[in-house]
Amino acid sequence: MSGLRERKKAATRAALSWAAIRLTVARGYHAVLVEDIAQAAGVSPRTFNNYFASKAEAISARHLDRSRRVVDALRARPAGEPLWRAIEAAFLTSWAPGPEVEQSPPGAHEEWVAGLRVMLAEPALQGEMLRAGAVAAAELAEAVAERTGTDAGRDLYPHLVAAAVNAGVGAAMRHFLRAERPEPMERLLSDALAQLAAGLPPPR
Amino acid sequence: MSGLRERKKAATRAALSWAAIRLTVARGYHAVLVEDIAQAAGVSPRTFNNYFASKAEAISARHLDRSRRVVDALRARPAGEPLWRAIEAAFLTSWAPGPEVEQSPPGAHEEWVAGLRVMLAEPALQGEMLRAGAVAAAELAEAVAERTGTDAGRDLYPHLVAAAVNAGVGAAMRHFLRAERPEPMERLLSDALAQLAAGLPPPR
DNA sequence: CGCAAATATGCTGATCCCGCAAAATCTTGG
DNA sequence: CCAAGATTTTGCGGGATCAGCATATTTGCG
Repeated sequence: MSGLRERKKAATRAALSWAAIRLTVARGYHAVLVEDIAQAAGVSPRTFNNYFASKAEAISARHLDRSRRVVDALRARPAGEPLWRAIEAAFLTSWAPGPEVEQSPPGAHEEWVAGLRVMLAEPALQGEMLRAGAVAAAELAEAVAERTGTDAGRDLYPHLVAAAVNAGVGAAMRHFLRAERPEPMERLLSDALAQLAAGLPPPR
Repeated sequence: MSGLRERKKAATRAALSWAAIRLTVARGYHAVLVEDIAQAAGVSPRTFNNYFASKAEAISARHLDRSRRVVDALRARPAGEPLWRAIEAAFLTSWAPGPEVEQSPPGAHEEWVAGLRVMLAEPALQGEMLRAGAVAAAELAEAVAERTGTDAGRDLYPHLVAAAVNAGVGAAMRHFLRAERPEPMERLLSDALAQLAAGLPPPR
C-alpha cells in the first residue's frame, strides 16, 4: 500500500507543487515556464504533465491537499462532538501556522504575503484554486453526511454545509489578504464559521 | 453610453458565449475549436480572444451575466425590504425558466440537461464557472453592503453573505443536476437560501 | 536474480492565446 | 454630409501549453 513507490510519487507531487508556488511568488505567473518548475523539482517537463494537467493545477495542489487534511481531521473528531464544534476544531488544527513562519527572517513574511497577493490575483489561477476548494468541499460533504446521519447522494444538507464552510474559508482568506493590518486568520475563521452556523441576520 | 457600438459588442459577446455553449453541449468540450465558435458567431478567430481569454471563459460568460442580473435585481428591490427576502426575490425573478423551455420540443429538454451534465463535468470548465460565480459574488457583496449599512472594504459580513449565497446556489444547482427526478430549481433555491439565513444546525 | 508492473522520458503535433500593426468601422463636431 | 478621431476587427506570427504514443528506466515481488 504505502510502498516506496507511493511515497516517492507523493514526494514528487509535493516537490512540483511547491516549486510552482515558490517560483510563481518570486517571479510572477507568466514568467515561470513549466520547464522551470520541472527542472526545479528534478524531473522532465513531460513528467510534470503526468502529475498535473496545468501550471494552475500544480499551484492549487497545496490548497487541495490542505483541504483534504481538514476533511481527515473532521473524521478524526470524536463522534459525539457537535457538528460545528468539530468543524471548527478540524480547521484550527489544520490551519495552524507551521514552524517555518517563525523561522523565516523578519520582513520575509511581508514579502511572501505580497507575492501571494499578486499570485492569487492572477485570473488563470483563481479558477483552479476555487476548483480545488470545490473538490475538497465534495469530500467534506461526505464526512458531514456521515456525522449527521444524512445521505450525500440524496440530501442537500451536507452539501450545503460543506459549500457554506468552503465559502466561509474563502471569504476569510480574501479578507485576510485584503486588510492592511489583518486580524489573525484563526479569529477570522472562527468568526466566519460561527456566523454560518448561527445564520446570517443583518447586523444591528 | 448605449450607442450602437456598445450594443453590438454586447451582442457579439452573447453570440460567442452562446455558440460556445451550444457547440460544446452538442459535441463535447474538446471537439469544439475556438475557430468553430468564432465561425458560428460570425467573427474571426482572433476576435474571439478579444472578448474572452479562453474557451472556458466564453462558456462561463452566460453564468456570469445571469449572476450580474441577480445583483441588479437585488439593487432594484425596495430599500426597506428585509435582506434575505430581497435576496430570494432577486434570485427567483432572475432564474425563472424562460419561454424557450416551453417552446422546445418534448425530449429536447432531457437531451439538453444530459449535455449540460457532460459539459459541466469537464475539469477545464469547472474552475472558470466557479470563478464567474466568485466575480459575481464580489459584486453581490457590494450590494449587500449598501443594503445593510456595512462596508465591503472593511467588514467581513457582506462578503460572507455573498459567498454563502453563491455557495448555496452552486449546491442547489449541483443537487439539481445530480438527482434523477429533481425537485424544481425554484424550491431548491428557496430552501438553500432559507437555511443559510437561519443557520445550519444538524438535523434532528 | 529476473520478470512484470508502474513510472519517467523524448518526441511530436494540435491547439491555444496574445502582441503587434494594418484595415475596417463607428462616433462626433463642424 | 463629411472628415478627423476613436474604437474594433482582422491577419500574422510566435511562444507556450498539453496530451498521445512509443521507449527506456525504475520498482516491487517471487
